[in-house]
Amino acid sequence: MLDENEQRRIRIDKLNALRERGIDPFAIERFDRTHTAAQVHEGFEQLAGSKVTLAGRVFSVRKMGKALFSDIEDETGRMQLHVRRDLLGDAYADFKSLDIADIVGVEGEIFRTEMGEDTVRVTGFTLLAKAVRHVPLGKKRDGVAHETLKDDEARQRMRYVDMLANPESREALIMRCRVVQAVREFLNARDFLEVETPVLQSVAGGASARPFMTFHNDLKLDLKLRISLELYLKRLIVGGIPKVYEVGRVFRNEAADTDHNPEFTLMELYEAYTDLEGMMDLVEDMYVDVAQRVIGTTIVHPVVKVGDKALETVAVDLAQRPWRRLPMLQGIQENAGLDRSAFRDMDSAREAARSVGLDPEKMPTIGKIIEKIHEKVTQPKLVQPTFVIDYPIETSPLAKKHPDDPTLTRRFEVFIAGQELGNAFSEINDPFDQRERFADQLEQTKAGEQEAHPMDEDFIRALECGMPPTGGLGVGMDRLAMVLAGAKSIRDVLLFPLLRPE
RNA sequence: GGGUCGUUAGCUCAGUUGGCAGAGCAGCUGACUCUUAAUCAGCGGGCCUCAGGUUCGAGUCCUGAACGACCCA
Repeated sequence: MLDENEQRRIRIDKLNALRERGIDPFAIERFDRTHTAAQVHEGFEQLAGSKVTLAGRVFSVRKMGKALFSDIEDETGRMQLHVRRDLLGDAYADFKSLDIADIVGVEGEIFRTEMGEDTVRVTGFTLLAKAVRHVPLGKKRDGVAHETLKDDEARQRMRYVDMLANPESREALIMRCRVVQAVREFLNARDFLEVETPVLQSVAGGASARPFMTFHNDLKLDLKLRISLELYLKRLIVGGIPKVYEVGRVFRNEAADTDHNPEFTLMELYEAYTDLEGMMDLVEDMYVDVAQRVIGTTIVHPVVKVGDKALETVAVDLAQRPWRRLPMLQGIQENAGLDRSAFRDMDSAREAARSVGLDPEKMPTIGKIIEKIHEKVTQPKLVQPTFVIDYPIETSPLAKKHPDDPTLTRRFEVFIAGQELGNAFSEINDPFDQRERFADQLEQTKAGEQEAHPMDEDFIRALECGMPPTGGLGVGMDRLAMVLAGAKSIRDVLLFPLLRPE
């Protein structure tokens, strides 16, 4: 949609006029900078009077007849330029005709203006790229901010403009990348091996979700995009890698909303010879360490939904350890007044669901109903970090049975600010138990559950070869970034969220 | 899947009871050699998301569609 408009026409005309004079900015391949804006500011005392070259995007031009001031911006900040006709001659007119967002390289001498601002007295410049399209970088005038690109849809479709125009948007996106980096640094320092496992899978397991389908032409093979990393990583535990992790994109064929994107970045790790409590310690260590690395403090300010619409920022100190541990049924009792007896059979469980305003129609098991009630009544209240433990067996087909209660499992999910921020098990390593669990999931599929786990014979074969007792953890990197960035939507921490084509 | 709201100039937004389409920023022309995301004077720029309907007349009212935001399932 290369929409035509007056401003674009004029900019293209300017470009063509330069080309007719033999000046083609797009033919230039390289410009060597001696300094960045920040280096000039930091080293001003030493640099004053000396020659430098800088490059950046034109942010503003203040013309005053035979001289002008301009601000350019590079990745480190702003630099003011003083451009004089008596120093540039004919080239002065070319500088005057630059547009906001053009990319220039300049050379000149460092000095400080009468108003005390570090400035480059320009002796030469090169147009390195013409912005033929208007880029709304915004402006402040008389203390009034004239808006940059604010339309949510446009910001996501033209993320490049959003990043230029909205520093807070750029910072949230960069912070997200740093979160992933910090998680890797944390795990590498603990001797976890980072691996890559298949995205295209015949059996897409490890989570409750519907996969995207695709097809391999040569093998004439139906394939699915992975919905988790779990089953291949545990094969590697069997294969003798005792500390293993992967940071990878997974794909779930479901709606996109404020905290879901159909493709998102999941980190999963598995550690042999440890258990659920080992994973709790690791989670606390990791989140504290990542927060410290990324934002320099363990106090985060996530956004919490309050009531129907209002959003509220809360303060959470991740370093207040140990985090609360809450059995799921205890949470339901505290928040809905429903005790264990409410879930003694399917009829009473359905009645319990209705009593909290849920429709149990598509909930084929008591465990599913319990989990849904938990999500509705307890989860929104879990603002401070909380490990919810003792998940129902029907919804946890990869977690070991609880030794004290065969209806429960050795599983937790972490919640902060009402958001799920991690899921961990003491992993099943009993191949016979695993086969029974998968078989139970097949029964659920027959009963109409669309997100039940598929049978995976090869995975069971791997367990039959012997897997040590193992703790496993999965964390949504996008969600973790949301908490650290205080983002109100997952899209604020996704470089390019999924959108319908224009 | 259901509901509510939104879509007007390059950007951000006004637009009265249905009666000639508006502002700021940006752009263009001119003035200005220390400005502070300048200042002063003037000027241009519109498929009012799209398709129907009501009406003498629709940006405005009605129906439908597209895209998006939020809420619910």
